[in-house]
Amino acid sequence: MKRQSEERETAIRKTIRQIPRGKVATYSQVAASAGYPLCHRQVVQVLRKSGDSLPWQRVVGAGGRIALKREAGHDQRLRLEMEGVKFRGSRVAMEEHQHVFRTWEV
DNA sequence: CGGGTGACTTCCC
DNA sequence: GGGGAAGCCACCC
Repeated sequence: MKRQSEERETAIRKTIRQIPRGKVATYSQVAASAGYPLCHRQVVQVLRKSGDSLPWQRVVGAGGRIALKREAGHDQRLRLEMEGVKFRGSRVAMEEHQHVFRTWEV
């Protein structure tokens, strides 16, 4: 069914847009928050397809790792720093910048 | 159905 | 901390 893929894609996009400036979320986190904990890989596909229509720089790998390749990764880092995100070594300081999706409470 | 792809994860050295 | 291997899952031919 194509419908379901589209729904997921939509949910994923929406979730990514919910990440505020200066915050980040991991692929797994985005997938889970979108309602599909097993689809972190689709998150990647959505990001690749969507291009600049999403704040793609706010999605990082587990532990704050930048998953993009060399140049692109550097670019992502610059964009994040520009938003006020701090880094610890080559990773995002997750303790401060990991976005908390609170769809289940409050 | 099967094989290729990927901005993943986790484990291990 | 960096690098490699294996595992997993969904998407797309």
